[in-house]
Amino acid sequence: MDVSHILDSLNEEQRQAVAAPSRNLLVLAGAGSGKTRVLVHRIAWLMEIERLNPSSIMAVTFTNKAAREMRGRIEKLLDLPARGLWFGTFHGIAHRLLRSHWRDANLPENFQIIDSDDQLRLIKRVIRELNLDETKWPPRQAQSFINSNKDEGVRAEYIDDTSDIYMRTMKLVYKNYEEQCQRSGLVDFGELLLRSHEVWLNNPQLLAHYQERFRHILVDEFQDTNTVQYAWLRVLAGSRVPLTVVGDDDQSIYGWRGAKIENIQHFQNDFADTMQVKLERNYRSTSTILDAANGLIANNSGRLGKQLWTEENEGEPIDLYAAFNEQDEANYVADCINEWVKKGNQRTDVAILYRSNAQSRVIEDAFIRQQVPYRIYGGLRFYDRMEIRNALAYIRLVHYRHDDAAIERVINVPPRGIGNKTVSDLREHARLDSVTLWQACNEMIRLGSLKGRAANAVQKFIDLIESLADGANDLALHTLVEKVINESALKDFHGAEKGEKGQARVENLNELINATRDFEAEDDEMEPLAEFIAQAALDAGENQAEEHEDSVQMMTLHSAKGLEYPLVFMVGMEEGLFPHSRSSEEPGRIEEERRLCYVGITRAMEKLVMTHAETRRLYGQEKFHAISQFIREIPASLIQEVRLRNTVTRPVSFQRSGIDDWATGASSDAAFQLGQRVNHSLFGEGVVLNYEGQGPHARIQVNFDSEGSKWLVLSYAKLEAV
DNA sequence: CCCCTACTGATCCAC
DNA sequence: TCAGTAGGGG
Repeated sequence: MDVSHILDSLNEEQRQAVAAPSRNLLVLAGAGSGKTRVLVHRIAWLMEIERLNPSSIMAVTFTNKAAREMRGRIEKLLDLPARGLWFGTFHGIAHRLLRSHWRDANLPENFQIIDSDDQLRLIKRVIRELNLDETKWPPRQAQSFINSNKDEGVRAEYIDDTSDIYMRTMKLVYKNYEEQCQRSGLVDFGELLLRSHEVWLNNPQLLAHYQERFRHILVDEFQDTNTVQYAWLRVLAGSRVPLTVVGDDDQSIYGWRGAKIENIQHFQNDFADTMQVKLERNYRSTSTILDAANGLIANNSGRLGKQLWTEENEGEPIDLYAAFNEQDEANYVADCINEWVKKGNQRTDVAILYRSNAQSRVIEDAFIRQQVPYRIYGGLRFYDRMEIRNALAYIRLVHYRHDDAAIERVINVPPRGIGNKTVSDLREHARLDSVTLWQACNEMIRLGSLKGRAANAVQKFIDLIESLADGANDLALHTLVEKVINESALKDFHGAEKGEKGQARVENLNELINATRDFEAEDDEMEPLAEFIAQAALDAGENQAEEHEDSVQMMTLHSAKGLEYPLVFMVGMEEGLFPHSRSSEEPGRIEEERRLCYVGITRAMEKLVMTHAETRRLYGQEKFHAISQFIREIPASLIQEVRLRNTVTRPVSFQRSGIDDWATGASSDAAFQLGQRVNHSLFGEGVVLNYEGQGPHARIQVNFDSEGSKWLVLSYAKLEAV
């Protein structure tokens, strides 16, 4: 067997991973070390050398995008369609399983997936039905309670509610929500995983069937798996299906979303006979950038341990710019980019990374002023748009009348005279009779328990849905969707919104019709309509618009994971911003922030620029921020401090110590400490809240007992310590 | 039902 | 500060 096409283009470590014996394998893949390539070649190896049937290989990713990309690359490598391979996200695969075994899963045959928006509506409804005060028990909080418990594999019945009113209430909401979902055949994201896991646990023969079938399972981004996903894999793999997991503990940045870094840390203990391969050679960045990343991440504890290296040369030092404030910071970035473009470079090769979305505004302003074209990653994705979600709700109802989440959404959209009162009557009826809202609509009309106008309106709604559904099976998908959008009057409704908005919404609705026209059904066991609906729920679509102009890419550090850019700016490198103030509580959170910083640094290929602002307006208040501790953790020799006109290189530690002292209020020329009581000849006594600036321009904020808070120029204020 | 005002609260986000 | 939303009045 000729293996050259699989192994030739790989380095020694990659080859080891790809050609490892077919047993448990942990690949620790550093940033830019060719992770996807190893995964793709390993699959090819298993198929061609180990002679595994494609349908006996399962490859799991976290995003649909990653799954699509990998599938494409395999097809390219093998030069044939990867038919039969079980390829997809955890949720997609779980959905597929539940669909095949809906009876074992105790679900209706056409159960529907709800997203977090639908989920929130349902939870709101449950809270209202329980007569709980929504202000005391915010639905969002209940939602995250439910989801994090599902992520941990904990059902309502197992929640310990002894003594605590909070736990008691949350458990009650969780339990009622579960019942509500079960009654209307709705399954949320967490439920997909939890339920399919339970199906295996409860059906040994079914589990055995899959263990028989799968000869190898591969998992990407293993450091991002949560408790249920890990348990799911463990059950499925048992002791007979070998697992290849690929990941990087240093890039685990989703702990807040339930990911457990321990999963990758303990993998070798939990899965017998695991071989480990480290991919440490980096093909992306200069050695300066890698040394910075290595130096930073060395401050974390409990690492599996990796040291990135490259054969590339040093490249340029890392620039550090201390901006006066956030506007100055933004202008500096804009200037740098204009400079970069003037040298003949592309703007698409530049990324601005920030910790939180709110930071983008000031930068956008500067870019607009300086005419730097930019694009923001993230934001509303296609299937998250209101008009699209409304249209989908109608489509869902055409397919499955008992989808309560869909009815809740569109029963009065566009407005048709079914007011709050009527809807709550319907809910009440549904609750008392343990039926779905659709059944409640029909029953209440039949029983005549709705009065004239309301009865009419509800009847019209029922008729509308039925007429949309009439003959739906004979229509091409896009024809049906077009019909739904027109006859539900959604197009007119959204088109009537004022400003550009209406027009944009109509365009999006048309785009939805186009999307269904292009939609290719893949699963022949499923109606195309059902498949389209499931796909829309599980894949929110690309979150970026078309690529027109040559523009700078702006995004959060989180969404930068997996991407690379020749020139990278990391802005807002300040304590409180990054690391974020909310993560200083537990030590584990600060390590995750550090990993996030590591992810940011390793996005840069040629040049990295870090900036911080000495003062920044945050939540309406001008605040002083100390420079981020992460800057200090990068070897000083790699950093070059920059001033706008003249570039000076000087010891970083020197400059920084001054700033650090200033931040804590311990600087020698600042005679006052934060929190100290002072006296002013005019305003009386007060407490020092904040400082800004240095030297003769330094200002001080004092909260006076009688006058409230004021900013004073320190050198004029003549303050006395009390 | 719609618009205006008052109030709240504020990382990161795939499925 | 400002964006998003809940509730009241028209």
